Order: sequence, then structure tokens, then C-alpha cells
Amino acid sequence: MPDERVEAAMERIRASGGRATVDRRAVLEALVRNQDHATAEELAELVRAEHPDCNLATVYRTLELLERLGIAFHVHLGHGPSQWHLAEAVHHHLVCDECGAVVEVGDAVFDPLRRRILADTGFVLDPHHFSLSGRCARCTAASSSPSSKRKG
Amino acid sequence: MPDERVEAAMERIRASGGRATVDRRAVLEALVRNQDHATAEELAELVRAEHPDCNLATVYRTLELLERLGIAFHVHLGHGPSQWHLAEAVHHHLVCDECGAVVEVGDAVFDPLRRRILADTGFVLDPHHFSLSGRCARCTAASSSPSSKRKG
DNA sequence: GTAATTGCAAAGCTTTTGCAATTTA
DNA sequence: TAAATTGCAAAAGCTTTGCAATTAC
Repeated sequence: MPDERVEAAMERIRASGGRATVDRRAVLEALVRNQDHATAEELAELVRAEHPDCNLATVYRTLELLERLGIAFHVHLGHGPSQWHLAEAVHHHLVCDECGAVVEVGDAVFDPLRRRILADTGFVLDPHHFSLSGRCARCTAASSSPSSKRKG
Repeated sequence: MPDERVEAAMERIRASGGRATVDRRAVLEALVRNQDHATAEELAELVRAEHPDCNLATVYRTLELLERLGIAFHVHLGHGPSQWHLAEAVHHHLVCDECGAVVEVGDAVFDPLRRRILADTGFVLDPHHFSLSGRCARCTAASSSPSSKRKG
């Protein structure tokens, strides 16, 4: 079942002078199949479901190409490896410093901050590349109500 | 010239059961002397000015200790090594995707976003750990006014 | 056929770790 | 002296790279 996003991306690769290879298509398909974020290693795993001998270096090189073409992005959610996703709906990640939970928020919540920072500094905010840190609702509740306080 | 921040920090190390060693004092002094952010490697360089045989592993271990005690923090400004600074005024970093320029902003600009996110998700935002990406005023100007457009 | 892509293995870079030697309290 | 800290070297984890073999056009 050919996905139109995959076809469009392959077309863009070709248009940019690149070659439409099996491996590139496989990585794209893995990105499409995987709704969440995935690390390069996880994507390689997904690709291996269809093409058992998928090379990690090729996945990295393909992701780099896709990012250069604006087809995919990587984000840093914490200290581990980068996470990759297709460049579709722009969204942002709140990562809990305590438990590592990831909360996604839309882009629009940033509008007031964006306006303010633009006015103050001229900087055009596009905070997709890194996550925002803090503490999730659950951990906040756990640490602020003394009766339910627990270490772990 | 004993700096009161260094003394206070050494006191806190001692109070937490740690030992007040020459190396730890040297790393603290480097952090104080260096107003900006510095990588572990850069801090080791600074320490070496006084103590020529400063060990990088010790710097890392000391920074980890200082972070655990809330005395210092590390932030990720981009793809390179972490940057360290004393935990004084809370501030945040806007890093230009294009030229890498770092713009610092105070914590207060985040208040509206913080309220909004708290209301929407219960997440308590404390976005010190990662930088925010975007495009600095200069690069924005360079790419939006056709006459001054230039590559590089 | 020619240039781009891939596989492999090795290296790069930042950070962590095991362990014996040293230092602090 | 007992426990914590340090130095060293090695390892870990993620990512990039050189080069010969392969593949797309």
C-alpha cells in the first residue's frame, strides 16, 4: 500500500538530485508507520521487519538527507539519542525531569511567548528542536501533597 | 580572594556529607571566574591555570555533585557538549538555528506560557534544561529583506 | 558507464566507570 | 584509620566517516 507521503518524499529526493533507493523508501515507510517519535536505532528495527539486513549507518544517512530536505526532523527529548519524526504537524515536547514522561503540546500555545520574545529581542522562536523541561502533573502532585509523598 | 559563593558552596558540600577538597574548590572557582557558560573541558582548562594537572573525570564528577546539590546546572545549547553555569539568576537560552548565536532571556517571559501549560496539562514548566531554537534578529533580517540576502 | 549510495568497520566525541592509590576528616 | 575522592585508562553510547563494493540512472 503506497503511502502518498512516502511517494511525495521520494519525488522530492529525486527532484533534489538524489536517488530513489530501496533503503530510503524503507526508512520513510518506517517513519510513516511509526506515529510516535523513534530513535535511529528503533527505526532501523522497524525497517528490519521488511528488510532484515538494514544498516544503521544508512538509516543515519537517510535521516540526515530527509532533514536537509525538510521531510523529517530530529528532536532532543532528554539525554539519550535523538528522536525522529516526519515533518507534519508542528508540536512541542514537555519532558518531566523526574519521571521522563513526555507531554505533547501544539504550536499555538507558544504564540504569546513568541510575540513577547520577538518584541523584546527580535528573535523568531521556533522551539521544535529541543524539549522543554519541568515536572509533570503526576510528579507535581506526588511531591506537593505530603501524605502521598514518596521517594523513588 | 575567597569568594563568598565558593565558601557557601563548600559549606554545603560539607553539610551534605561530602569532603571539601582542593579539586572541588578549584572547579567552583572556575565556575565563578567564568561568567558565561563553559563546557566541562573548558572548565578543566580554567582550573589548570592554577592546578596544572586537573583531571577531566574529576571535573565531571564535581559538576555532577554540584548539580545534585543545586549549586550548578548544565544546559544543552546545541549538539555539542553540555554547558555549565552556577545556579544563580534563572535564565533561558534562545539559540539561532542558522548562526548559533545565543540570546539570554529572563525567566519572567515564560510566565504566560507557564500558566497556560499548567492550566492545559498540569505540567509545571521549568524550561532551563534545554535551549529554545529559532532564528535570531540578524539572520531573520538577512533572509527576509531580499536586497540584503546573503549566503554564509 | 558514471556518479551516487551502501556496508562494514573503525573512529570521533562526550561522558561514565572500575579500581588502585591517595587524601580528608 | 575508615571512608571518600582522585587519577588513569578503558568502556559506553550515539553518531560520523573512509573506502571498496554495489546500485540507480
